[in-house]
Amino acid sequence: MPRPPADARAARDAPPEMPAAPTQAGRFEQARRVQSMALLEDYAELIADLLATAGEARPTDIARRLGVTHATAIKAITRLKREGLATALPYRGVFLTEAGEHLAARVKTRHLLVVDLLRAVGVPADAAEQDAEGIEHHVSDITLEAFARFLKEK
Amino acid sequence: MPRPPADARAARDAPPEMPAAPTQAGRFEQARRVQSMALLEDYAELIADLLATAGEARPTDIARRLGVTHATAIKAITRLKREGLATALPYRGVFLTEAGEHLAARVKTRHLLVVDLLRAVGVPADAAEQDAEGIEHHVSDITLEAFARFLKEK
DNA sequence: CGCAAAATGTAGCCATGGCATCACAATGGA
DNA sequence: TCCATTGTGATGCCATGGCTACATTTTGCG
Ligand SMILES: [Mn+2]
Ligand SMILES: [Mn+2]
Ligand SMILES: [Mn+2]
Ligand SMILES: [Mn+2]
Repeated sequence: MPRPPADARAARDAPPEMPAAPTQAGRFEQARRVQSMALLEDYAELIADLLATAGEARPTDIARRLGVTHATAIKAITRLKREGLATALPYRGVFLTEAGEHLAARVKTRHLLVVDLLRAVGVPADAAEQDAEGIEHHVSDITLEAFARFLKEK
Repeated sequence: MPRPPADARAARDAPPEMPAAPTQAGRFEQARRVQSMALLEDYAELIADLLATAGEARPTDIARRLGVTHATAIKAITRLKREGLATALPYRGVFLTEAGEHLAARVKTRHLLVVDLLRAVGVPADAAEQDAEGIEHHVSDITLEAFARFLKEK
């Protein structure tokens, strides 16, 4: 029996939790869930920016801004459509649904707040811009509120 | 001609950059590179913890702590070995190489610092622990130094 | 006009990281 | 001792997100 060699076997179990489990496994699971949203968030934010700035969001522009090939961008756009975040008319560019616009707005606000927070604690501008691109996706609403309070009081 | 409808076409090009490009595409590329290390980092950190705490790191324990099946853990361990970060004797547990131990130490320090920083700016303990699990991987050395300075001066 | 260039879309390949399932190994306890 | 239980490992499946290569559509320009 592989039953642990009779040595230090730590505490176990924990009932099946649906929300964000406070256990270590639960934290990893939540981090994986969050990560699976990251790509959609970046696309939504970028598409909203292109629509607001250039009036249109074309696959090629999206791809260039993200540093991927257009084929990769088009596949991601397919996923955005499947998830109800975007629509696209063949050869006519990409648009955001209501849900997509809401997501984009939330993501943009969060992105800016994360950069501001990093700058506020002394992170150089370049590093703040770079790191925020990855960090943002893992900042929960609770944490975001804390960031906002911190910045206001500063 | 798909040449942009004669409308607002923003600035283009940028020579091929190898390090972390300051362009938007460069930031996304760097974020993707960082993300590809995240799994290895979490495994290294966890294995080091199990070795220090229980004296051994078994695939089943690793899997339980990460919230994945043992098959998933074993495949990740295969990648750790391939990357020169771990070794494993069949049915005898997993060990870290020098490189693996160095990575684990760096990752643990960074994890703790990220949690401390979040707490310092007012993030509740639970949210700090949760969000840090994903954020940590995107915190560069530059940013980490800024966090350390901020905490020291506080 | 008509056509070449650019954008778009499609297909197929690969690596990663989940999963379930099955077969084999190890071992503690009856 | 032996065997039921548990750990380990190997496969095979799927989804995601990169890529290249090729086909198709669009449209500005000569
Ligand atoms: Mn991002
Ligand atoms: Mn962003
Ligand atoms: Mn982590
Ligand atoms: Mn960690």
